Amino acid sequence: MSISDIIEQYLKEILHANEKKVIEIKRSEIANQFECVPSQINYVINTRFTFEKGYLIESKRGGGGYIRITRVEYQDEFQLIDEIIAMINPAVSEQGALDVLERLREKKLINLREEHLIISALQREVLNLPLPERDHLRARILTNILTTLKYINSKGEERDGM
Amino acid sequence: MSISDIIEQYLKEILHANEKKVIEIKRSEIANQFECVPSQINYVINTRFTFEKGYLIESKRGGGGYIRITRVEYQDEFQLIDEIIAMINPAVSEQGALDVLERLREKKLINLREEHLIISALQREVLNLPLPERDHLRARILTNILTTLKYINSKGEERDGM
DNA sequence: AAAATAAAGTCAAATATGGTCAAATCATAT
DNA sequence: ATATGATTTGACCATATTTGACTTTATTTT
Repeated sequence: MSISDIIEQYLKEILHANEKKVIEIKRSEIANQFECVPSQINYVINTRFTFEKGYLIESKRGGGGYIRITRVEYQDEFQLIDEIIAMINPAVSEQGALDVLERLREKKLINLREEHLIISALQREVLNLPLPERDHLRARILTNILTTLKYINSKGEERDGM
Repeated sequence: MSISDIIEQYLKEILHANEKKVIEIKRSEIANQFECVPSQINYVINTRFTFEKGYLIESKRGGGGYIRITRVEYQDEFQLIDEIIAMINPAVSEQGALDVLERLREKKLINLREEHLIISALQREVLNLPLPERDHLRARILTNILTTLKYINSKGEERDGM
């Protein structure tokens, strides 16, 4: 068993223990505790606590910094979102984006209000770049929004009566 | 949690408590109270009580000096949004946008989920243009979103339990 | 009016975190 | 034995916070 395995175990233990869905660690502390270099913690996190494996990572640098690991459950909707992301990249027209959003709403992944807000970020006149850069930019923005959608859902954040 | 966070909390508590829209502090006193150097108070104010977040800072040096923090209020949501639109144009940094969104959420014009979604459309790496065009683009997108927000609100559309 | 005193402001250095990336090493499968 | 992938390590980077020396301004004292 490698150190990475041991650190993984340790983190999962405290994470899965007593209903806790989230832990906050200090990278340097853990590194110290297991007598390894700090970047090893990143390695463990990058290989064992990925989103696909059901974990959400957030962090902050500087004084009072931390790494937060949140346990999340996989949702069927992820697959749909991933498919859409694949579909719209590397470029998508405004109409294409509109279609996608309509579909997401049918599937109840977003509500009408959110659909309006998202569209506002994707319109031709707003992005205002020559083609084909504009369609690339739109794809990047929408991809980022969709990715966030996955994460938000995972965090079990307020769904606002949807 | 860093000292800066604690001082921020403390100030917001007394500021938001009992309808007060304004507080006056003595920098050296607060510094004393939290056992930090006086300039740390400036740091807290500069990073946590920005104009974009809806705070107004005034101060006076010398004997009887003070720092006054005012929570800026608007009569209605339209005015607030218009004010923000004016503020962020023709360009806004990512931090400026974050501050503005935090404020909109405090004012319950958007919820946390919407805040995340909107941020996804404004991030540096996503917009991916050289400055200053990037900040211009961000301002255009956010302006369009805010305009939509005004419209949605006035339509009395589903607010999703907000 | 000048000097002393009492604030607050600025700015850069020091410190405290975490992130990235690639080279070195180790383990495993063929 | 060698190729391949996983792990370990460290140099360098990015960011947030803390600290303090120096500056500016207002008031009070002489």
